[in-house]
Amino acid sequence: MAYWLLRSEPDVYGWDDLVRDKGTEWDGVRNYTARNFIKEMQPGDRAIFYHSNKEKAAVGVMQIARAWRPDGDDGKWASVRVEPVERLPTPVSLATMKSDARLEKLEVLRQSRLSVTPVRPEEWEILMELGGAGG
DNA sequence: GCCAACGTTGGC
DNA sequence: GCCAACGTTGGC
Repeated sequence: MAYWLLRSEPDVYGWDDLVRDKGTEWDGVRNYTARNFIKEMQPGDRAIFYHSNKEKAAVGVMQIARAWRPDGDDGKWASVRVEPVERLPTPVSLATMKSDARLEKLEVLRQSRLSVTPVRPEEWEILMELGGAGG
């Protein structure tokens, strides 16, 4: 199983929206690097939901519910379905991530503009620990 | 409000 | 194919 981090502006689509909808199609990604990660996702993979802008914190855990499918008419883009698993009891702020030496190599910190980034298993464990999540 | 990062575009 | 200019995005 692989781990990911997906970023969204909470004003546009946030964790509460995802819970209300019981899942959503994560579409509209128009960056090739991010697209390539989406195509690697498999059902059962886990992903952190990260709120950008004002909040700047990881707020929940999702699962990938279905492998990618084409997004748009030109065949260039891809989307996956994601579903909520659990809200993080303690949101993990960007500042917390940056200040934790164990997360030094976390991809979203290195490539801050990428909206879809992979998370290493050991980094996932740390993020779950910081967030007070069950697993 | 500004700046850094970086992807895209267009002229050559 | 190169690269400068420009636009977008997110964080500070």
